[in-house]
Amino acid sequence: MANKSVSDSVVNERAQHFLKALIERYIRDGQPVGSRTLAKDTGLDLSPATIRNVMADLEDMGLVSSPHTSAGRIPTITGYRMFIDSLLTVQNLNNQEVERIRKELMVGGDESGDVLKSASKLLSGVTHMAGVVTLTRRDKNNFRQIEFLPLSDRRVLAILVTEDGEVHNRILHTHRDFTRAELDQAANFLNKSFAGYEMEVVRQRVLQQLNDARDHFDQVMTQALTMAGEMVNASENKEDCVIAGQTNLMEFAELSGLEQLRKLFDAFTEKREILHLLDQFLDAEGVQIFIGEESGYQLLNGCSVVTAPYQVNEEVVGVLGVIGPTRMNYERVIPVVDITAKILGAVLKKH
Amino acid sequence: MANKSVSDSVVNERAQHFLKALIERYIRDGQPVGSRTLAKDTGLDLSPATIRNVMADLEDMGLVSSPHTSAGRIPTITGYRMFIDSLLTVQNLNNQEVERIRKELMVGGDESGDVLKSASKLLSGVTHMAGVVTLTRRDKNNFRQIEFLPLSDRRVLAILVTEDGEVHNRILHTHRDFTRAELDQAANFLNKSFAGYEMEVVRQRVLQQLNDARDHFDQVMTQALTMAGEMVNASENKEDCVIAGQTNLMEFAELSGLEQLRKLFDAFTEKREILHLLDQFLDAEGVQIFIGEESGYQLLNGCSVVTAPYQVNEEVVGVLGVIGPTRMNYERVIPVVDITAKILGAVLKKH
DNA sequence: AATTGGCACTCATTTGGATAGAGTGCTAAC
DNA sequence: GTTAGCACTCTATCCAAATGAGTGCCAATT
Repeated sequence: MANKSVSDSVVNERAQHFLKALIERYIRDGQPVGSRTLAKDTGLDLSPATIRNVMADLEDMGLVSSPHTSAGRIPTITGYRMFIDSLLTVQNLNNQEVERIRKELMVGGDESGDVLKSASKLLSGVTHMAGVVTLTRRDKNNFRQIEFLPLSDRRVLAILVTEDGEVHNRILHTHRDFTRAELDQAANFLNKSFAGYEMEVVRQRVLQQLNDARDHFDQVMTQALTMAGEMVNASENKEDCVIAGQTNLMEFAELSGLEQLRKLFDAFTEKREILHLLDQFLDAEGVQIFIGEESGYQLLNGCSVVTAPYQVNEEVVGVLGVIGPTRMNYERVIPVVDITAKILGAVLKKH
Repeated sequence: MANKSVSDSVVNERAQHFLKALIERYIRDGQPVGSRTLAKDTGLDLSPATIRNVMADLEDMGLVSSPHTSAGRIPTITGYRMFIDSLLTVQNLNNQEVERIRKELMVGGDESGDVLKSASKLLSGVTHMAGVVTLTRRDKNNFRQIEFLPLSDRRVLAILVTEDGEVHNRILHTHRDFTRAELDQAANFLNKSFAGYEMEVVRQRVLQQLNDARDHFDQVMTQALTMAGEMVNASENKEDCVIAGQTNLMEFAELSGLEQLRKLFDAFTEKREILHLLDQFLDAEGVQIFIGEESGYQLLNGCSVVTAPYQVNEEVVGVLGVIGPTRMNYERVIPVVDITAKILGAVLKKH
């Protein structure tokens, strides 16, 4: 019994070795790989017939499959999964490449948006796939200052500045015109009362004051509070998501089902879905790989997503990664995503 | 002599009639149209042989060409040109359709950006091609107000509001920290001095004051002026360009040269080139049609662009249109673009 | 017991006609 | 000026045969 199990595990080890070789080959050439090819590929000196036996086993285990009787084998999703989880040998990037990434991210300029753009361009450029970077608005984005400017026709321009220097603006409709003085007064009140508070706190206080004092409170103030409330609400669910290099995906034959490609592109311009997808990996540690089919996401059939969260000051603020065909060169893409996440965090740290 | 010339012109008129029928047919079916088909298509009761003679003439004139000996004829670029310039019979939209467009543009919300987005979505939706709307920043965008907020590390957030309620903000680097009071003082000065002036005037005055008084002028003020100058510069060359429905273009077989499609999509995400292209039509009156090849623009081979400038308060503020395959239904697209331009102008008028 | 060579078999891809069909150009007749 | 007829040209389609890559299985070998 013990013997059997040992023998089994030995077989499995070799089988895994073959699986690895097969997938690596398939990733390189994109074509079903047969026993003869595989025999040459692995270092071991075995005949095609032997390989065939092993491949039959792998097929039984559901790790590979053949498109038709007389073609080679291609990895299945579960095959990829095993490959990714335990067979992969990631090549570390050499210093030169790391430096190149660092340099490209440095140039971005001060605007944090620019850096994200650089990052996604970088990812897409290096991997020849689509690069994507998200920045999740952290909720600790505190209230700093608000200004109101009268426009014509009972409209007021409200400008809200948060502690970290982001500016939101919005046009508000009021039911009468306000003078400059009235608006300044309202703004002053809000600024004095709430400067430095968390957005959520501001929102709640505003609502509360609205309820407490609806009747006798100064009319301007009421309006102002409503405005501020609206503003804060609006500035809440805003997340950045910048994508680059979508068109790289057109090169890949396996995604060339036109309908497929189209849906993918629509999702890219819509962004919402992509954002939602990547947000799942916010809490994950390090590089995560996600094979499209695994989640029944029709959209991502034939695709894989390689992501890593990145953090500034110990805190995760976003996730970045690449989207490409499942048949991608993970051994190279993984370290690229990994390093980029680390460097992006570092670059953002010095604001 | 006179007889000959009259006879010639008669022939030409009929030839044009055939050209029109041929192009309309080709636009419908996308396939070379032969003499037999064309004979049935035109009202006139002529035999295919006659049609063949005329088609041979058309080919001599360079208006049509045949892909190979035994295929029908397809229009050449110059053929399209003649069709568009003088043969086209545009169908006016019925009231119902006009209403639909108006309604869809109304819902957009107040933000002018939203309306542009609706417009381009509308265009792409109705025509099943790519819709694009540009908004050229009109230079009469007057200075209204500026605010400075101190950030950490010698950085200052400047917020510039223009008369029509647009908000620009930017982080400026200074060579020392400023207090809140200093910044307020500077802002007050600028606001008093320049409120209501044209941006360009502001810019020049600022530069002038900088030169006049570089030595003895209050340090804060100098900084402030520089800031304002930078800001104004920055807010200048900003143009909006919103594109929708790019992926519609994937449907068209004639554009399906992957390389072609890819370049097109890259141009769409880059936007710069598209913007430049459309700006050419700012001064044109009414609907303009542009056939890709005509300008040697490799990018637009096989494409046509149908555009119209739109105006609010008698002044042209942008251009909108659709991009699609040269083989598109001009007779329908033209009125759609035309009406949309008019309605968009009207909708924007009431801010 | 694992490995191997041999062999029959399967199936996708390629190849090379042969054929049908669409359409033209030309000529002669109306 | 128009038309019918005819020869000719090309493309697209279909089919059959050949090719070749690869498998599965069995019997022989180590």
